[in-house]
Amino acid sequence: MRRTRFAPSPTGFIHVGNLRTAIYTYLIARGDKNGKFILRIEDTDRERFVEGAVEVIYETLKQCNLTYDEGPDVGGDYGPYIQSERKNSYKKYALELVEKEEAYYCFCTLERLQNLREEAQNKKENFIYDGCCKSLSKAEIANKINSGIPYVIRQKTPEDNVTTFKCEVYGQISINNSEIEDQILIKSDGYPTYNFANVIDDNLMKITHVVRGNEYLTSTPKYTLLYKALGFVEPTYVHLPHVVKEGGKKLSKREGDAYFSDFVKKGYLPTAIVNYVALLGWSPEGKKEILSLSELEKQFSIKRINKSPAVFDIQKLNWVNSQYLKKMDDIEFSKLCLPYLIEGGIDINNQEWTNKFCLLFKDRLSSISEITKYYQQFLAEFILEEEAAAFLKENDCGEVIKVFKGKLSAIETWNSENIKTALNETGIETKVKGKLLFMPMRIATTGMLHGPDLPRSLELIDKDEVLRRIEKC
RNA sequence: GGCCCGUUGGAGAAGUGGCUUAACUCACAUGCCUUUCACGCAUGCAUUCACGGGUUCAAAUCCCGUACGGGUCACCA
Repeated sequence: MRRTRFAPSPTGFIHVGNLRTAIYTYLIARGDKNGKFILRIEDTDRERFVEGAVEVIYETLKQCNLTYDEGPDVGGDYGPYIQSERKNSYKKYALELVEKEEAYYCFCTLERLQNLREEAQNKKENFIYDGCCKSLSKAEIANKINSGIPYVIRQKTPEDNVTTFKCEVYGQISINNSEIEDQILIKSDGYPTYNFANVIDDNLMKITHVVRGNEYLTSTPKYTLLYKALGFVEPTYVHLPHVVKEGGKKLSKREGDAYFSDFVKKGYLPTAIVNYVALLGWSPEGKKEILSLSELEKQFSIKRINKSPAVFDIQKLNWVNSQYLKKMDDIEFSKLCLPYLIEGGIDINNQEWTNKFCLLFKDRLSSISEITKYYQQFLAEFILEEEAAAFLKENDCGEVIKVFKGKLSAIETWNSENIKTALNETGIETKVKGKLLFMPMRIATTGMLHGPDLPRSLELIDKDEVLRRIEKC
């Protein structure tokens, strides 16, 4: 039975790459009928602690429908699921390794290590801990401990040979043991290092698949060595390629393209984001790419995960999101628009008007936040676009505009049907067709070359305002 | 710098020795549709798989080297 875990640090934000890890981790668990997806919070770094950050993680997973079977707020048989609450369970494993002579006490000071490191750097050599404390006698060790000298516990790395592990994505990888430092298991403050805690926790929680970014590829041999020394069964590793932006650069906080919440704020639907992000580094077998979470659950396979970094492409996200918006229920869609309208300072008191306004754009938006842009463009104020002005100049539009104006001013009940009639009659009367008919009318009333259905648009603007605009042309 | 990983069109990718004269999706271009725009539909867009060499009757697919990109080298997670 598969058991996977998503183990984020509570930093206050969920990075897009992190979200993808969560999605794949979830999908791998769901690929097994009895699989379990577990949330574990890795909060051992008190200095980086951020208020409310754990809640952000809960909230994000909820928004994305990545429901977990075990976790801090839902319980489970393998808790606690917050690492800081597990702090005391690690040291005994380290001591066990000391007992077996797989690990040893190290009393080297930070200064000594720092000096060695600098020395090595000056000689342009790689620094690896020299194992100075490895050969201390039992008496010496007892002595130092008793006199209160701080110590760490390090694992002994075998002196020769190579360590080999297998990753489901990258295949078999071997690293010379001479490259691997005697890693610290327990820090001088008594707490475990991240890698050590991870191995212990994953084992205690019976995790079968470890899914993480490929930045762990080079430290995985250390994990392998630990599993071996502890006599634990090694889990299946799934390392994921990075998500980057064009040119291989990292997604950045400053440019607002790094966090899940950035995209939600911009009006992308969580379901669409999940769908799109799942496509970064993995591809479905068929040609259908719009896939709900349950469809992803059925189709996902580790085999189809790619090795090379994936570029986050906002254009494709736009397309995916627009597909979801189009499929959405009208009422639900309008509701989603409201916060953006309010933020844009748009009066939403007239419910009927607001509804019509929102639906006018339902099939045209790539993200909901764009709706205010459209409002500014052609409802709030009349701005004649450059290209539109050029069109008026290059074509003979005067007659059409004049007739259209007459038809509009004759309308008694200002609604889209009557406006459409006025529009049709203008065509009949002037005998103008196609572009030359529509464009002058569109430009004279909205100032733009492109836009949503004209009658439905004009209905939402005052009759007087529309006539005033035509006057100007 | 050592070690590890990667490199198929603008982007996501399929492809694991012959079925590939390299799928599919986004973007882009053109056309059709709608008396406009958008939607939708159709067509086009890599003679070639970073480069060089090798193995083979046959290579994007296997091997070696080079270049470029990324990761990693903490008492951080």
